[in-house]
Amino acid sequence: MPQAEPHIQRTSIPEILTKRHDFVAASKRGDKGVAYSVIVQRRNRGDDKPARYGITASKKIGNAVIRNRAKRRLREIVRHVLTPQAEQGCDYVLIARHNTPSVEWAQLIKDFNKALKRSSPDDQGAS
RNA sequence: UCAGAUGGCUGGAUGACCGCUGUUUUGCAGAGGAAAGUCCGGGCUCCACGGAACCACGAUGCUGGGUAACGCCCAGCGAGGGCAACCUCAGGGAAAGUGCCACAGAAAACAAACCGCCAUUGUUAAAUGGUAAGGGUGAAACGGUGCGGUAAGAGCGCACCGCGCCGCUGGCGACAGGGGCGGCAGGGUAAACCCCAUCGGGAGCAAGACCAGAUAGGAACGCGUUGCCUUCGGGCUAAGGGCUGGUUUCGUCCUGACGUUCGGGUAGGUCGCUUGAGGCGGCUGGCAACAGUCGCCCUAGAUGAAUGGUCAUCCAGUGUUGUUGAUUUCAAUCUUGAAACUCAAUGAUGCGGACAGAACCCGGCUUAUAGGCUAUCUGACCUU
Repeated sequence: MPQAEPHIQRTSIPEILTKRHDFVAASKRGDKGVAYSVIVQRRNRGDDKPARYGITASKKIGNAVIRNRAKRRLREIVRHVLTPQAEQGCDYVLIARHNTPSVEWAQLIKDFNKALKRSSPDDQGAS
């Protein structure tokens, strides 16, 4: 059985999906926002192409069942919450934490907004 | 009714909104019994194609059957355990060889003798001889119990049991039953080496194939490159190398092989990819595993990896609490009141469904698993 990539998971429709080096770039050169149940990394690519997103659920948070549920919930977050406010030319990487699968849905949305705000240095001055 | 044994099934339901993957696109389909561990056995693919012998290595290990095959399954046998249903067992060979057997004990395996017992000698102490029943040690001490026998003893003799050898009967067989002979061959350990029998090429779907793109399909240097013929394409021959554990041999294939340095790529797409030792049902054969046959069905194919997210209602289960009825106790009385905890019905409300997510496909094994349903059997008690 081939060893599964421990860190990086899938990306999907509203914007485009990404490859491994995009994830690495987002973590090394992007801005990071941490909240109770989710972490957001945001990297401005500097072009005007559509925004993209990726999801990471490492083995740290649990087995395959736990990680899949975390990924599915974060994917829904992208559809409903990120899409309306995503900026062009940006890559967003959502990292699941140990309580991502279990926290209340409303709390998860709140945490994501908080993390997204903290990862956006432009917005900090405005608000 | 209680306690227990062995199997089988199941693994929450419905709806709303918003989504994902595939496809034959107003539609239809879409995780498990273990999808898991990757421990065995196969299919499939590649390693250019093979035969034989020997060796090495690994696996298995009572018998018969089932199967494509197995280390799996079924039916038996033997040995242990349980009152029983039933459970457990790497269950071939220790008179082929080697090794090991701690501590204790006189002695742990070509045998011997610490205490003891008996005889003789000796005042005693003890010495010499006989003996292996008794004591003690240990997981285990040259078979056990009893009777006879003897100086004391001993398979020294006898009976039964055990053991070995040879017939007989039953069974395909493991084996079982019974008979005769032999006074007894002689410890354990083979999940120690080993011996015997049987089986076994290697790597794996990131196998492998195709397409596109590309500075790719290599380049440079060193070493090596038999002889003959030639129409200059090559042919014959020699030598070298390959044929997947090793060696040898037969056969066969190739013409280069090796070393150093430099360069490129490091996983885009399509196929492989789901119709298969396939499911379900009936009938037939078989104790069964399973096989045969007929009918019906098509049932996930993702690839940063789909099969979902959120909410509501309900159903198991469970906690708290209210009402009603039954039961018991107490008070007073002929019908009421109070309390208790158990049972049943019903209402409110909270918690709440385990283990776990396909990655080429099958057959098994192992491990994880809340709760529920169900069949057969065993023991005890009660009633009739």
